[in-house]
Amino acid sequence: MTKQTKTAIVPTRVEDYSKWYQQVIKAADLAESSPVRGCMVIKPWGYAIWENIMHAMDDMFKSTGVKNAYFPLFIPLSFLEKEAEHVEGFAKECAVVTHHRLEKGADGGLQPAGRLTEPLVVRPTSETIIGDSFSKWIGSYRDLPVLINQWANVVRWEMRTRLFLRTSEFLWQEGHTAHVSKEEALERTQMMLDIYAKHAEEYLAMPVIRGRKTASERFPGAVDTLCIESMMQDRKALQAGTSHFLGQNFSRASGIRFQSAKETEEYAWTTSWGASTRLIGGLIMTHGDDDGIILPPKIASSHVVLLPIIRKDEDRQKVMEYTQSLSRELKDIKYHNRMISVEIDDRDIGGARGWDWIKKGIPLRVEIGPRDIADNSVFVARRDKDHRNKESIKRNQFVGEITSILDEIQKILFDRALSFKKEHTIIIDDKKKFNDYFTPENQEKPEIHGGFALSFWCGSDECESKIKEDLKVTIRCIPFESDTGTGKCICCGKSASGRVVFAKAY
RNA sequence: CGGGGCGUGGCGCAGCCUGGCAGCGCGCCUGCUUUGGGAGCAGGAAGUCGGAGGUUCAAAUCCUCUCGCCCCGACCA
Repeated sequence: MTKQTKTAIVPTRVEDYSKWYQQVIKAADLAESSPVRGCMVIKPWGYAIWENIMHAMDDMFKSTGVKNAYFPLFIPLSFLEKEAEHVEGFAKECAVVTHHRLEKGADGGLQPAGRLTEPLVVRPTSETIIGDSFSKWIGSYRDLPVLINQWANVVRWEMRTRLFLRTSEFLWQEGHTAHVSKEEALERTQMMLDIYAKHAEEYLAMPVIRGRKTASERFPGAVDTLCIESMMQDRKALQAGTSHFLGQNFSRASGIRFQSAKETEEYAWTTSWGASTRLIGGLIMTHGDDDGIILPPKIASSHVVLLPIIRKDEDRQKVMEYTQSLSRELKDIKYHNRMISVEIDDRDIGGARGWDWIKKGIPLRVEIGPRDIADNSVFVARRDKDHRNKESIKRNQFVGEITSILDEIQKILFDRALSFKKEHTIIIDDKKKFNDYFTPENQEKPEIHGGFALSFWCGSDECESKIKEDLKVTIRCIPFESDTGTGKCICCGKSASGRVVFAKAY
């Protein structure tokens, strides 16, 4: 033990939050940047999280009647032009395919050839191409509702990218539904938001605030955008899912018409809703500590790592056999909608081995040495507790209790995140206090500060954008569970009803 | 895209100002000794310094261009 740093991750969250974020992703082996600008490689330990997120969400969607399908990556340029606001919103960040062939150029390199008559846009979102299908699928009110989801990649050519939080290409699901009535579409919009909230809280252990976006933050082309917002440990807000009520905007644009029971021709009412790999970024920043990430058991890449401790060569066989049989026994246990996932790490690298798994955030580490075997027990460490805090448990007791131990970790992570959010969510009615709350003491190198402010807002674009300009603070949402009292707008002082959530955001 | 910073083995960095054999810590590989908390000793592999061009006897170092990353803005899931 020549050199021992205090923490496994350098710098710590307090020292430099955004560096910490990059380091922790590297240390946990989740992802890395790629040769392609703004695009990332998601490594197995990170991708497994996404698989678990997908699995859980997919089940939830399907339980409400949604079916999966798949639509093209490429969208004809003319499709995207159909909805005015939509074009406006996405045009600047679209990747465009203009050629379909490569030829040897004069300099020996390859160059594009075969110009397309109509350029193809790499989907930034699929309302228009899916709308085209819907227009063909739907003829009568008896065809409705259509409830479709696709798991896909999309591309948005972002200026500034960060692993998981904002990459040029990202993975997500996008749901698209069409309904006979406005009420039904509104109900679906709310239903899917509630699913996101439930998924975030029950699986990601990430407490969220449900609410509605202001007009300026709305999805381009939507009538109403609902969202869930969660608080990261630097107290900034992360939008973790959105659900849009599109009214008849897109059905008009795409010609999604049906004949009603009253024999009239009507435009369908549509919705769309999405959640992305950004959730993994949220997960990292909600639970991670200065020793690495902490994975909530329900979506953890793996639940438990077995660490055989072999002191003498003659112990090896006995220890490995005990480890293998314990692994088999654990893998046979069902934990929520999957089986317990077990890793065995028998590398002979001393204590560094345990630290590797701490950094990777695995919920349980189990050391198995001759002493444990003699005692028919295991030595268990939990990622939600201090790394020195380990406990000897009888083997059969551990096997019997592992699911409840995991559930307990899941709950502790949620409770911890919830009290953090509560601690940094405050009611502010005084303008100076509001300014101070969102102004760091050290302007050069801002410390972690602020949080969520619940304040009154008069509803004007002017006040919203002034606050954004002055403090880089935006209205994250108009929460559903808002106090309905009246007060004075935090910006202009005019009377306002209902508090909104102000915060700095990712 | 505007302002600033940075690209040197897998990771973190020094060297650059003042050109002269490419270094350090961690990691990795081999052997021995160790082993309940990021092991010790010995040996070893791995980088032509983001890329291209230029200046020079000589370039990681100076100049030009370019690509990428990070931070701050504008934009956004």
